[in-house]
Amino acid sequence: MGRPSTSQDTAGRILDIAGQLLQTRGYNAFSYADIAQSLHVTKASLHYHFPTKAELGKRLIERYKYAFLESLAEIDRSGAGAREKLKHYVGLYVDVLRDDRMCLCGMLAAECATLPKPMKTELKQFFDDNERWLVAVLEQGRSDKTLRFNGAPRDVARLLVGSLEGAMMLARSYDDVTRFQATADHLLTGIGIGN
Amino acid sequence: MGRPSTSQDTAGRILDIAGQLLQTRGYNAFSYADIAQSLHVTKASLHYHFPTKAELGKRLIERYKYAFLESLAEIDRSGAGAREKLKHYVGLYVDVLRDDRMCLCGMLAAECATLPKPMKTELKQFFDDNERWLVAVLEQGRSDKTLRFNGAPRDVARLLVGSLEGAMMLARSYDDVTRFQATADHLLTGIGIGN
DNA sequence: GTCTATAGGTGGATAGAC
DNA sequence: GTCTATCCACCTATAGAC
Repeated sequence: MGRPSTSQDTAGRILDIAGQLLQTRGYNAFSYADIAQSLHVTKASLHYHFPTKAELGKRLIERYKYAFLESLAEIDRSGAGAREKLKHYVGLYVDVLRDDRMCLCGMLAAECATLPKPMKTELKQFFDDNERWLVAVLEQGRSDKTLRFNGAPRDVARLLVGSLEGAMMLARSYDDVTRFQATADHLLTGIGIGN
Repeated sequence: MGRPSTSQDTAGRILDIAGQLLQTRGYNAFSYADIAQSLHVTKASLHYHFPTKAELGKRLIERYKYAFLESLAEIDRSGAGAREKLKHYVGLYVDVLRDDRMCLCGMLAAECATLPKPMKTELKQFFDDNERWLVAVLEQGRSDKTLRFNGAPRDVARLLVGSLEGAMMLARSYDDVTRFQATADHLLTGIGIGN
């Protein structure tokens, strides 16, 4: 989930650079000019591929969500237990952070009041998808007794997503990945994961 | 901690409006023009009180931090137990959220890569102050047995700050304060707070 | 302290040649 | 598909009158 696989076509390269900018600076703090400079093309060329910034933003979320869900599907295919699945889930966040990025959707969540509606819709879908996947893992772990936690899986899933996004944000402010790791470990311990 | 007490002088009114804009839209998504329109003055007048936006931003953090610390001091003066102190602490976040705002420093944490250095320094101080206060409360609760939790108070304090900021961000994306409340309650339960 | 006026730069976006 | 050239709105910031 860190850097996207070096893409082939121009549209893909634009998304790569735009994504890196969005995840480090935020949606309102990067411009077509930034992308153009990085990609050695003109701004006009970018508008051929993505007519508006709102469209570019929407496509960025779609791509990020797709890649994230693909990672989750791969975790499922690994046949790991609930505890290991959660650890892998946290690992996805760590990968992003190690690449000096914030989660694309966590960043947008902060800026949500300034986003065009299509982006807001996609954004919620990302978090809903994460919640859905986590709920399944939590239910699995509860029924096979590998996880123990209080309350509804849905609430715990929301706690996890929110806490991981927040911890990520703070870790970035301090430029200290270990800060995230410590919080994530503590969180998982609370759900009955030792080490 | 929600809306600042209706201020007297112009500088204070500027900070009120700028703060509201910063907490809803983000530092990179509001301008002197926005403040000027809201306050019915010209942009030039604003520059008399705050020469640069970086200076304005720094002063905003300072004021927010001061008010927050004042609220924490008041909680201390109340003589409440550790459990009640934590509940009041969460209450401060709820107040901000009910005012349709993000925590000023949580918002800036997301944008940290684009902030001038003086603002970044102030930002960290805010989180350090919060951590310090929480550590004291956690130690108090652990020693008088009103709280029980695993690990170092420092790590739990960081977990709390990060998780509350993250939950706040997501609650705002969904425009649903109850989402924050549920997560906060769950968090406190994990530290041994029933209801 | 607040105003008008303006500078100098950047934002997203388009027209039209190649 | 990429370019040059350009539009217009907006940005932060300053000079100087009142």
